[in-house]
Amino acid sequence: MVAPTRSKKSINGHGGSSSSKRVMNRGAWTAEEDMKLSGYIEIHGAKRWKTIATKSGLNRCGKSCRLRWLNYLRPNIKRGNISDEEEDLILRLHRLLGNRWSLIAGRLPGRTDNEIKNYWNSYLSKKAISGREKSREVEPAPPQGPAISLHKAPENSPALVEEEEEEEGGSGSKLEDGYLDPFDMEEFFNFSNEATISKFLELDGDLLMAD
DNA sequence: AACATCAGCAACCGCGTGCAA
DNA sequence: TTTGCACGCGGTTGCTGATGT
Repeated sequence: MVAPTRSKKSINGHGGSSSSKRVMNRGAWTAEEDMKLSGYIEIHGAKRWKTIATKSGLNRCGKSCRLRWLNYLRPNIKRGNISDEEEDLILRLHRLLGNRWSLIAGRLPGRTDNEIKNYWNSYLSKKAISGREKSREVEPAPPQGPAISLHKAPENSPALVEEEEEEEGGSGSKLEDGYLDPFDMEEFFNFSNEATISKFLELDGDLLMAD
């Protein structure tokens, strides 16, 4: 919908490192900056972003360079046109993982955490909510929701919030309820283990069917 | 036509973690 | 053990274009 490079954006926004002596470029990236950055990374590699930021001649902070590279410039990036399969996968992974966007993105080759996060916030969250409401109409108290509590759970994760809301004063864990017994948590978070994830998604699919 | 509101998304910020000195 | 740097992540902001009034 919107062109990848935006024509204009406020440069003197809030916060930021205003204390630094040098005023950094902020806001939308220009095609020229993109070329500089990708050219530099092509030669020197994508490491030490602070150095990249200074040596490439870009008047940007390292963080900004990293974000631009990861989300737009790096090779094999897929943009837009999220397929039904991908959407379904995002929904299911979000059900399981909550707002762990980087983990979810890791399961979708070519997609970035930022894109998935935006897609979720602007579209899928509503879809997920309406879907849940629908299922509640049919079945008032379904035993659904994220079945796992994470080692490092994101605060305000919808998944976990939901878990708290639905767990009326209960101190028992979902694991004790038994839905995820077949899984080894350590193994699950080892995302190099294709079989485990597939197994997980398979089971989640079964749960959805049962809803 | 002019204005208001909404939706989509790029980019920024703060914080946590890992690691080397 | 402590400290400082680099990096990665998730939440949030704010601009742009679309749509509604």
